[in-house]
Amino acid sequence: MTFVPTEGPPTANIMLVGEAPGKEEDMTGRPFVGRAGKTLNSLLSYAGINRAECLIANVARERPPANDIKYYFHDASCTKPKSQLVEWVNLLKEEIEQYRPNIVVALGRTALWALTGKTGIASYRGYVMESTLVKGQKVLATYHPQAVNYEWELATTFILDMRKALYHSKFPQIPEDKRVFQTRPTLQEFMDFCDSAKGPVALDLEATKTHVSWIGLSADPNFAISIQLLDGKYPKWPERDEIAIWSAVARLCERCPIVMHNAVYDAAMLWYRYHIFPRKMYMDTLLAAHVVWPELPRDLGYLASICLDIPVWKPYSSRDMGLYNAQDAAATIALVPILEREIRNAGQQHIFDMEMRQLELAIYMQLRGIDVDTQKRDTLLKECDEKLRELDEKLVAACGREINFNSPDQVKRLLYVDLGLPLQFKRRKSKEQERKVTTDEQALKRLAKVHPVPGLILERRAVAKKKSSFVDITVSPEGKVHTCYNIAGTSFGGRWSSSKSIILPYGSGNLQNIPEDARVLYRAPKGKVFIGADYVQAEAVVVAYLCLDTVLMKMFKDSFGMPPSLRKKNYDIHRYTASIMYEIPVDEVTPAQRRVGKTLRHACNYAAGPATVAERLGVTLSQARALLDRYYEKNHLLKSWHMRIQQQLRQNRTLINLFGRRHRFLGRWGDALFREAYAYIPQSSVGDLLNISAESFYQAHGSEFDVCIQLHDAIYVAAEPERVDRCIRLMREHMIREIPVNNETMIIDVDFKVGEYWGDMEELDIDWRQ
DNA sequence: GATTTTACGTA
DNA sequence: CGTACGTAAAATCT
Repeated sequence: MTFVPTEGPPTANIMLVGEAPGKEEDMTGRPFVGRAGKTLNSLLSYAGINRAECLIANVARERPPANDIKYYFHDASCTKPKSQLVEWVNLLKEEIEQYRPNIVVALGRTALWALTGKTGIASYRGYVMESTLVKGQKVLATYHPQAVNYEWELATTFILDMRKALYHSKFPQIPEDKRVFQTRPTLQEFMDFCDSAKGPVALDLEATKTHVSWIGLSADPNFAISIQLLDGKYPKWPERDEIAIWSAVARLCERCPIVMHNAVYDAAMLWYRYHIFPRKMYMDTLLAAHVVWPELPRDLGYLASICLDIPVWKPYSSRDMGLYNAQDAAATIALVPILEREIRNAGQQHIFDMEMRQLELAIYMQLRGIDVDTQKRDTLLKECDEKLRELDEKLVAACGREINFNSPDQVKRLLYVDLGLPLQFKRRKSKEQERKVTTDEQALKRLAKVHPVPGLILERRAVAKKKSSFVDITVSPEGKVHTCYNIAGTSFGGRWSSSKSIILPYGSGNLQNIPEDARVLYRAPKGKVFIGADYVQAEAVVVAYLCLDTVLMKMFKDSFGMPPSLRKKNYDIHRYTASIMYEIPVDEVTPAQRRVGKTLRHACNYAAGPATVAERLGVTLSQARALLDRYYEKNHLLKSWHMRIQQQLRQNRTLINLFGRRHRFLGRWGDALFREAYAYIPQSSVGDLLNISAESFYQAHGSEFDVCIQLHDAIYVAAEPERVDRCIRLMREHMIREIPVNNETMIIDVDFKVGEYWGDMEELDIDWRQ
């Protein structure tokens, strides 16, 4: 093995430290000349750093067998070095002391460990630290270039970290932290802060499962106050004092604009437990970050690392909760001017304002909850158990022994060893990936054709999934389930996501993936009915307008406002698609041909491949290829829309949806990136449309009607039976919107259904034309 | 006990 | 080689 020495000018201000030499480094005797080196060079140039002006080193100086750094450690977690590595770390120490660069950049976890003794590159990257190896030496860690090669999304973070390193290379000092954190205030001091704070105030809560344990406040990045309310389960203050504390918080929330990081949690908690709601929500830094950097992580620690120049504080969470809480508040208020500038520069003020307006609705919907029919749940649970027992009996008879069918390992052994069925492999994302044996649905479906057991396993899985995820749910003492709607939950933006509520952890958590047959458990409040309103063919309409497919656009326009029965009879786009494909009149299209049309339209809008189409239609690969070719031949507008999207990506990797929401696509250049991009505008625009409509309906009529459920392109509202007609009319007023696209005006129609139970609703056949 | 993998539900 | 999500249970790591 070749010894690879440190190279570069002795007067360099920046020293880059990697992990160990690889194959090319070993051959040439120079650091970072292989694939990782190429990536490093291009990333450095994006950051405005000239590699030739940097010292470049590695922690280990010889290539380890199989390029595995573990070779130089006693333990798998790479914290106990063998003597060889200890020697090299000492060599690195001597070199740093000799050259004294203004900053040492640790590339990856091994360099981070060698220079600072820390483990966990994701927690420490982007923060300026003092080296423990060389006292007084400034260090900044980031990902290893090879990690960026594997996960291309890390490139942006790497470049931002390098720009910070470039700034810090101008001087050797570690910035002095002059911030003051008051974590043991007296009652009077805390109240004085609440009553005298000026301007926007950041508020951050720490909580046990149910109660607030610390309140952190900051109006100035250099000062934060944090007061403890709970020590374990014991109150820190007499009841009278705690009331005084919350009254002070209430006065503050009345008087001052409030800033939070994730108000969907903090503001919901404040309202639910203490009936405090900030009168003026100035900024949710999570939403602000979502609007300007939807493609990047958004946790406070990450945002601070790329926007601010403060020391890392997240590790305090396990040591000093008060200090942690205070620093959260200080970091939050420090982010405000930076995010304001970013929003302005990106021209995203209207998108930010829109997301801020949605906070109240999202919080309301979380706390409101959905009623559950617990008797139905119990009946369904029994049915599931019954079915599972039957299936298990059959399976034991067929397999000769008991098996845990939830365990992929055991099912693999059963199918491919005991039964000797042909191995099925997972579809790979790229040819370089290793082929992996799978027992997923597709594999079992294929195997079901040659053996009865895979089919039984599939049946069993479906029932087990239904039971564990959707039927076996706990309800609140009020008999309800709750979900947390996350406005910043999707990296695309526009759509909300839905997850388990921390405040009211009842039900299945995500309420946006309840299957049809489990929806029968959910009911409108007693004496009310659900009204479901869903956008008709929403994404397909958007795609038609983006393609400027005038025939389809005319079909959507002509059928607008029609009763669904008439639309289905005369303006069925899937039957139309089939008639074009098979070159036959629309009324001669058979149901089978219609299905082909429907599947192909959906698949082609988002550039699915022949394998998927073959799978979906149950045809051979070559038949699927022929169908796809025919579809694209008849729909050349779709292809040219796809090409236009690629063109836009080439320009600046940025797409803008129908409401002006921006998204940058940072992934590796290729088909996968294109497919993400094709999906972006339709998906995010429909999400924005629904949320804009739901919010405006809530603002106008939220006191009369309850907005209960959000399903990406549909909302469910509860109303008294005698007010259904009025509610439907008002919902339609808010949901029908004219949206400009390509010099045309797009309108997406809305269908309605009504019922006491979510799973049992009747479609209304209303004619909205004059 | 925390994190990752496998599998699968929705729009 | 549709996209976007979140969760349960098993597997794996520490």
